[in-house]
Amino acid sequence: MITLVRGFKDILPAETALWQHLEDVARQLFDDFGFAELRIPVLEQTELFARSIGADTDIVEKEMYTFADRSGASLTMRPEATASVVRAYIEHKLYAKDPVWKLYTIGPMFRRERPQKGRYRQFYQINAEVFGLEDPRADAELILLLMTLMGRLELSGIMLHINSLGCAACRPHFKEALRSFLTESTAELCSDCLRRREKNPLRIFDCKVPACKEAMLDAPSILDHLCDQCRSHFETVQASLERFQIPYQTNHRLVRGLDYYTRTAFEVLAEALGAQDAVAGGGRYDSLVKALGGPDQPGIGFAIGVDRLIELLAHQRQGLEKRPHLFIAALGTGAQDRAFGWLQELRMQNVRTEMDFADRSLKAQMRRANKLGAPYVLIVGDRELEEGSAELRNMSTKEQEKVRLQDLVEVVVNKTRN
RNA sequence: GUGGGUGUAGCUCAGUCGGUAGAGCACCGGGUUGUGGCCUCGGCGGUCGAGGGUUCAAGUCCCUUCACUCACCCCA
Repeated sequence: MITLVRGFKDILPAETALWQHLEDVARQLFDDFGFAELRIPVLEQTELFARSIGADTDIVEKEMYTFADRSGASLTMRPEATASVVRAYIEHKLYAKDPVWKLYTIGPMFRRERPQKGRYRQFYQINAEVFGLEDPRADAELILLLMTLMGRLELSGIMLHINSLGCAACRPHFKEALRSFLTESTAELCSDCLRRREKNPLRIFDCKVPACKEAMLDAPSILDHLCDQCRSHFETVQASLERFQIPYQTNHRLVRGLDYYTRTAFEVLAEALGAQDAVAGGGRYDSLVKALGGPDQPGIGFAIGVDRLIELLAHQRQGLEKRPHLFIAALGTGAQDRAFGWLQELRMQNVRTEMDFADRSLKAQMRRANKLGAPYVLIVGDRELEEGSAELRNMSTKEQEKVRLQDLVEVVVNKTRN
């Protein structure tokens, strides 16, 4: 048997109704907030990700699906979407038409990590990106959009964490402060964190090794080291969230694994998810567009982990599946033939109609109608055909009425519309 | 990449001391010659993850391997 590639999965019909529901709600919401859809490819030149995500992040170092195509060019299955969206913004000179763009995109991402609950090698994200707005209300608007989506999906048990990572002016000072705080801790830190201390000391906040956590207990907070502009920016973001009664926690330990983030960073965490508890994450990336060769335009965005969100919504699955409006139980070849005709005719009227092509016993066909959950069953055999009628059975009341064949489509359409 | 757990019917799982492979659900059919759910009876369905070893005999013991899964790492 040929099986799935490790870490990949099929999404079976029992689940796709929920996926469609989620996407419908998201698209409607983006529409309400003035976001337009952008569709981007799954393959990009490897260099795009190396330059945007950061060459020595885990993603770029060891998690990308990278291969040489026949021309020898190095291509990569996208591990995230922001880089591609930024590339498209720059490549098509969208900024020239209007510097401000609010875009969203939905699709699969690929990372070659060890699979576990909530982590797949092909996983799905809903991404939102805003370009050209430096105002902190843009940060708030985006978080508001995200939390509104969670609300519309009737999701509970989630918590919004926010932080500010500072900017090119103040973050270097904080990194230095953190390094000097940790100079005495060489014995306590794990090997990863010793490396991080040199390269990117902020990441030590993410470490779950108990000794490292302890060493970081009294670590300085970046929120105490922000420059005036960053502090005022962050305060406005918080004030906006409060204005719209969005519950949140500031979390000065929230860093984020991608190099391009500046200022506002945020995550939505869900307790029910276990170890992979981030449902969504994002932040501001004011220097990314320029770094990738575009104009000096600020950006901010987030990604929602759709697989994880679906996990949280799994209990909503029942009630979403589509059931036929009508099942036609036809007895004998004559009735089967007529039924086949009505099947198509009714479907043209948007009546979900099913029948059994096997011409089995009425009992078997009734069983199937019941299993499919059809509220009405049309019973027709030679007896009915002769008198030009059929029996229409209401499955919940068990009442049956005779319907003249020439009125059949009209009657059924009316019944099933209510 | 590193650990732990689990692999038996389509699904959920039993399987004792090593002695002929089981249940429930699902599916198909009978009980009702043309009426669903409940009940009842029957049927279909197995490379016991794979390979090797020990043994008269292996689902069961040993070795190897693969897959799934959870966790570390990292992230959505």
